[in-house]
Amino acid sequence: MATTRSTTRMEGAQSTARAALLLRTLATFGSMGAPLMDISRLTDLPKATVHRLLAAMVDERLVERPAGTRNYRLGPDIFAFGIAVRSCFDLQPLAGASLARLAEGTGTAAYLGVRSGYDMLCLDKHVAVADEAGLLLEVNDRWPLGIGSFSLAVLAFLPEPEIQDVIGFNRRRVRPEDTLTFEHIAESIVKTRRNGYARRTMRSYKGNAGVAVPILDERSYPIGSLCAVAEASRMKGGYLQELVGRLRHEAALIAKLYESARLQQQQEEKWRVAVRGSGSRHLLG
Amino acid sequence: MATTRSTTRMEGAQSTARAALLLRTLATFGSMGAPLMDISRLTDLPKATVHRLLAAMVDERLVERPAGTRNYRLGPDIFAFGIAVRSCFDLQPLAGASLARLAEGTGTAAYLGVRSGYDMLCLDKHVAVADEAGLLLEVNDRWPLGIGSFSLAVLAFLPEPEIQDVIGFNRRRVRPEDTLTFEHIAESIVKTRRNGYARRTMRSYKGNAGVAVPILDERSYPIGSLCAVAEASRMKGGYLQELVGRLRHEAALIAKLYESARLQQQQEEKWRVAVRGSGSRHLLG
DNA sequence: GCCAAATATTCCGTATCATGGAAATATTCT
DNA sequence: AGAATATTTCCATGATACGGAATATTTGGC
Repeated sequence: MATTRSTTRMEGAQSTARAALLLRTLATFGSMGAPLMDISRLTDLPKATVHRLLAAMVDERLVERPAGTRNYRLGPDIFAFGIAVRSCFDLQPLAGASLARLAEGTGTAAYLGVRSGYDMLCLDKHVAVADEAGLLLEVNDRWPLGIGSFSLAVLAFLPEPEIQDVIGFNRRRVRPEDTLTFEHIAESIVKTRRNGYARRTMRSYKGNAGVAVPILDERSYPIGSLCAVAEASRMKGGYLQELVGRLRHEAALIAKLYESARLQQQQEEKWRVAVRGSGSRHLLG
Repeated sequence: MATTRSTTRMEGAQSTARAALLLRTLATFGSMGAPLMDISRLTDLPKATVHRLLAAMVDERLVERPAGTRNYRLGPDIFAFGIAVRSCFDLQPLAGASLARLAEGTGTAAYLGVRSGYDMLCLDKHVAVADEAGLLLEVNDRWPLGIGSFSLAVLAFLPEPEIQDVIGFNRRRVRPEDTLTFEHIAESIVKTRRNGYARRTMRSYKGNAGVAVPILDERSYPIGSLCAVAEASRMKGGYLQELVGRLRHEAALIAKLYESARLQQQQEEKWRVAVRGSGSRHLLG
């Protein structure tokens, strides 16, 4: 067992798939990390296997054990690798203007979120509402995909098998009182897909409501979402339509910027690099 | 052959070590990525093996193939994972004040760099010199470890086996005209270690010179460096001492901030997470 | 401070899974 | 168009990951 490898396929790469599963799981615990046991349970992999793999990854600095704990968390090299390609993936610098336009133009709080493994991560916000106290979402908050309109806008537009993977993982992860969210998740997803936007009342928080649209890359894969939060009472009719329209507009704009950031860049390296044994064609830059 | 696995050990984890080696290699090519062949040559792994591993990693979204190319580069999930732990690894927000103090206080250009695999990456700068034209280093520049004082300050303080790994990798990577840098690398390292700072004239650039000190974590592992650049003619005697003193001071300060950022954080998750099957102790937050 | 429960780590015989040489395609260069 | 180079597929082989069970360590209750 543990045969159900919740991740895609396994042609010639069981251990790679498992390593990736572990990384994804660790990402879920952010800077806190998690003990072996939890990881083992969450991934359905035997303790011994998890231990062996994580130990190897610690050697490679892909994973580290925070001092004073016996936890595991993503390590320095993972962060360093991320930095190496941030110019093609970081939405934050591309979305600043959009957030400001959105919030100021509609009197809402506007948020930028990106997918991070099984979670949605809030990267940036621009607040233009009277009562900040009722706002739940903060920069750097991490939410399981499936909880909140913010993350629903991403979840609903993932490919079906990936949705199942995410739901399967998160349903085991959240507290009992939140599992009920997953009872109706299927219909929420259908509805979100049909509407093209996600809408849900922020649970139990001063009657605010949020609308969110996905940011889709060139292959229609959802990489993040834009969300606007306002008083639930206002969130209907023409105002709602207006909001959704603007969200879509800005999301498309961000997507366009993103796309061009990802094109083969004339990477201006000052120290040109060559790979021994090949011709001059390999002189980069 | 290919037995020389340039990475650490291999107890029960050959494929993990190889996967990590591939990630490190890809990081080296940044957002441009690299074709299979170069990766194969650089890592000394057979084409077929590299292909199989990379294909698996593409499935896991750890690696992607930029549209219109047949290259491989680090993928979206690597970036997402990095974000998940940026609060414990990102030096940039911790170093801003130091850079400003350094540059303004000494009339230099001050730089913050972090190690990213086999490279040094410039994360931030603060310029307080008259003639900006002579400055070579830019934010987001990527330099092979071993070239430039900036990166020497990190390289020299790595553990010996890792130094060998890095040098072995980079010596094959750089262009012929730069390999001579590696002829004398051993003595440069010794000298840097003895002095506690790295000093080299920026090659052929308007007579500027740089001094750099490492930023060491709690285990004396070099995670980045602080560098100050000024006219080569000034870079001696009392002024040099003054510079080095300030660099050290700020580096220690940043290290302290870094250390506290990495302590087990009371991660304030709004959506508490539980792992099924374990007691209440596992309710995080 | 001691004991019991929970968790982490090590061991090691087994068979599964990664391996990589060689052949078949696809692409690029002239 | 043909040659040269790079990428992808195939598959027989054995090296490598596997994971159950034993051992060691930590934690928490009292």
